[in-house]
Amino acid sequence: MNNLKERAAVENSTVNNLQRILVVDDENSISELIATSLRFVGFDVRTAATGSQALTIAEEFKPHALILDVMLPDQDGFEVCRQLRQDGHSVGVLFLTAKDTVEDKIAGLTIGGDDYVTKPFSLEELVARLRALLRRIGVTETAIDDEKVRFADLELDEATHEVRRAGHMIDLSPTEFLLLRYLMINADRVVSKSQILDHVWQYDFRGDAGIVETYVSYLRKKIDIYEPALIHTVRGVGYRMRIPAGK
Amino acid sequence: MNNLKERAAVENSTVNNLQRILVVDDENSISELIATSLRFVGFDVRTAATGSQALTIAEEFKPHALILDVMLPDQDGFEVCRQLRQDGHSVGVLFLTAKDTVEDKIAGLTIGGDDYVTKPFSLEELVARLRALLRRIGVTETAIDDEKVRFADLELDEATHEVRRAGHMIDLSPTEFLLLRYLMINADRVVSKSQILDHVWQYDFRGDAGIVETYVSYLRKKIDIYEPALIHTVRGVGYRMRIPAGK
DNA sequence: ACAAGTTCTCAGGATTTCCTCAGTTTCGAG
DNA sequence: CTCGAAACTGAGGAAATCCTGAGAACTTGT
Repeated sequence: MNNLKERAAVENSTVNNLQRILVVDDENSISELIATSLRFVGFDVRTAATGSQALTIAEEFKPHALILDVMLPDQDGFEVCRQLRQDGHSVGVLFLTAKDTVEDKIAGLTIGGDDYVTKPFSLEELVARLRALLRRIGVTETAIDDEKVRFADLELDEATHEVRRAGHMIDLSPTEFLLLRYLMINADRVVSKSQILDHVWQYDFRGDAGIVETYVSYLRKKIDIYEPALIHTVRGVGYRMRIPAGK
Repeated sequence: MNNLKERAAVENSTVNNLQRILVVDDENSISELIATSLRFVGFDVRTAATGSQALTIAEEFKPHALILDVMLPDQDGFEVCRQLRQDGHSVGVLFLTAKDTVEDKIAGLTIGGDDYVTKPFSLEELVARLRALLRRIGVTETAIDDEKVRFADLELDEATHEVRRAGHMIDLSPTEFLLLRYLMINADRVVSKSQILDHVWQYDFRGDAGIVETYVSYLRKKIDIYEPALIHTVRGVGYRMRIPAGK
């Protein structure tokens, strides 16, 4: 369950059994942001800045999924998608769209197991959606790839958006859900407030890291009313989810 | 019941036990839309853009059914259908027609187990009709292929379009019926408003996703007047049908 | 062409969520 | 033990999200 383990062995080789993701966006900062983040959680990532470049790279890279901005300099994302599929590639597509994209543009995007995420997004959400997509189109990472994240007596279900602790259902707001998920995925590791901010909040969030404290507080009141407490603060460093275990 | 499982194992091979569907339409976007959607729910799909092309492909693909636009560049859909059947193929046909096609043309189509759907259609409806057609012509997908969808004390009959909750007959409008069906098929999973829009509404719907809220409201007033409520909203995510079950 | 049923838009109101802020508490270095 | 920095938490206003009723626009059958 530890992301680090997944990525430890790999770097830039193309020949391995990681899932391959092609990120296509003309804004370099965006595609780099995504690429870095995806590599860190264990994907094999390539990037492209234009539609034609994407097609070329896809040719030999044979990605399992694309993250594709609908707004590209040469052709639009839908066209890229169509051409790709025509070549027989069975590939999932996660579209990126501006929030104010006209409704008819995004119509029909969720049809073939595809999905879309509006900019600005949070990395946690992007990754979660990507994983869900890969699951749907049948690219299963591991055998035990069900839709749940577990830690201790905590269980978080991505498909139903249910969270329970020791069997008790817990009702979380969307942000609380993302935060808990991030903490659980990084269980046993200390994550700093800025890391949390970068992953859970939208990338254009211009607020204080203090909001993380507020949300950790919210979470504690919902999940750590049960014993033992799982969310621990590491003063001066960040937070860490762990079982306080004997000693 | 989960579509995902059905298609997980398969990709582009022709040799498998999926039901084969040939989609014939000269508008590329339409045939792609249908193909993608059908593949996702577990069919083996090919597409053709003209009548003669359709005949050629059918020759070797031997589809169980065709989805056939009556308006084709070379010959009309009926002609294609006739020629196909002359060659001894026993194949079901689901015609696609513009809404204003003369009634006489499509009259009598349904005698052979065939059916027709008018453009623009909703994907849910198309798939439902296709399944019904395959059932009628005796191409049964799985053993558990009965014409009813059930969840909790809800029962939805595809053949008669009847819905009942705890035995009480419930009268639904066509759209309400499709929406309920979509929710039931995806029972226990959260479906977003965009997903619902893409699957339940006609593909050319250019409205706001807010209409989903309205229809959910309609449905609730018809089916959730009984206890317990089955349609739950997951704020910020979508809707979910579930039995509120203990705790 | 009328009536009934259906679809869709819209807007007010109820609720939930997000975020900021500030007073309080906790921690740990010295 | 004392003090300052870091963290916690409650309050509250702004914003987002959702619900629902009312009515306009459209369809259908008679």
